[in-house]
Amino acid sequence: MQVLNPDFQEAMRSNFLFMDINKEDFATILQGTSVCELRAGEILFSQKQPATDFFLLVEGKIKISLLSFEGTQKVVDIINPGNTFAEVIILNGMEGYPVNAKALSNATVLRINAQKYIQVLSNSSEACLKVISRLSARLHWLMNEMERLSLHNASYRLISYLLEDIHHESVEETKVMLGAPKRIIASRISVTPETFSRTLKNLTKDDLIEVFDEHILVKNPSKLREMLFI
Amino acid sequence: MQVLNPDFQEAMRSNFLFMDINKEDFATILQGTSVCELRAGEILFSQKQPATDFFLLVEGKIKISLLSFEGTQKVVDIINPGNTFAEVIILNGMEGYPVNAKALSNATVLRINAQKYIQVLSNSSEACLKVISRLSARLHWLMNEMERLSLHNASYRLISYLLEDIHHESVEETKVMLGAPKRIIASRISVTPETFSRTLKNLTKDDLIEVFDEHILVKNPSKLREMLFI
DNA sequence: GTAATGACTTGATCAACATCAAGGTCATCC
DNA sequence: GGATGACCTTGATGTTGATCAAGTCATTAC
Repeated sequence: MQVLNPDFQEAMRSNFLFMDINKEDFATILQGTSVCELRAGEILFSQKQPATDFFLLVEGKIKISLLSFEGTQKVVDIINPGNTFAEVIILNGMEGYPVNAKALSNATVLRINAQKYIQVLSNSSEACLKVISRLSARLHWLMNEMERLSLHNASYRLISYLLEDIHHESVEETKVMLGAPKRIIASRISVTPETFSRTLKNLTKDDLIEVFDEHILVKNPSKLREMLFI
Repeated sequence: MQVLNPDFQEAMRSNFLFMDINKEDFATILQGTSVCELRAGEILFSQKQPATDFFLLVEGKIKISLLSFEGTQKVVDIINPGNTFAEVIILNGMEGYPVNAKALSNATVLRINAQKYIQVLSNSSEACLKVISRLSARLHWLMNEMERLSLHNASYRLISYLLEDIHHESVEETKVMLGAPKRIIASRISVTPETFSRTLKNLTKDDLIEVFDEHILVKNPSKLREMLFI
């Protein structure tokens, strides 16, 4: 039996659907897993074809599309590396793929046998619960992130970032360590380094924070909190 | 045995964790479910308290926070109506809550007995798989939505919206019905009606689309697609 | 008929940010 | 010691899109 490249195993392990599967069970799943190298434009599966596998994209881009009457093709999803696709179809026990999957670029995908995976989950409610837990946690995180990014302006997003990292109930001064170059944090909250710098300066001018090399001193947490009307 | 108000049952059913549970199983879960009315500021549970239930917020806002050494309180999450919380703790089988939950406003929450819920899932791998499937689908959707909203400017978001709704592979003209007032669609893609109107006009000027009352005629799908570098 | 309403458009103005360009500081390397 | 390169800051300028205000239709109300 051929063994899956450790890098690929790693890739699977870092996906929520496989993260918490125990060793033996994971080995079982690996038995049903193989690597597909796709050329740009190549079709991975198409509508109505029996749904026997789902997939984890390692590299490249995959387009999921739907063919309606008269050949109209609607793009349902574009898959990026690290994500699984068609797992929803599998988990719902559908007979055939209701969509088409086509490589938009050269791509590497792992083809995971549905039956093996389902077998593992079916036999281990523990694994199931863990997976549900992971997905649920990820959902919470994503919704938070979305909320933050939808905060209208740069100051708000910065403040929200600072408060997330400290958030006393108290009114005391607090250090926020920024364990990463400022430009990284800037991109995390979706502003340019320049704007980030200027925003920090503004908050400093208003005597709300003080900026150091390795950390930011939040001088007035409660006032900042007010600015977010939380 | 007291029966849970149908409205509340409805609320549960529209959450992914309960959506696909069959009738009997759902009844079992309901046996372990009760309503809590919280006053603003009231504490629902606190750190280290045994974790016997998780919750679905029906109305109000709940703050989830973490108490570290020396009384520093860090806000981990703000829960909004429709969402569950503490389910991750439960599903991971943790003994006690690692966080505090406090009502930020008057709030209505459903308290769901962990043991009952887990029992149901444990006995039905089918239900488990359905739940995983739902969560997974929701994740895909959210990630898509995030991507769209992170598209830098209004034209991009509008184009992305249009393409999502048609997306021929072909180059032919296509109608996109907009089954909702324009201002609704505008808010969907996070622009004001004014900007929406102007953006449509621009695309019309470039001969890419044509605007009608009930639909938009996309005259050059492939050119639009290029503009998104997909 | 006239008035009132609601959805959309259009124009003018303004604030927020990105971008471009030019320094400044600091650590590392030769 | 001087050169190099990362990272950050600062200033000038341009674009984008929100906001305010006014105007167009079409529909419904009186």
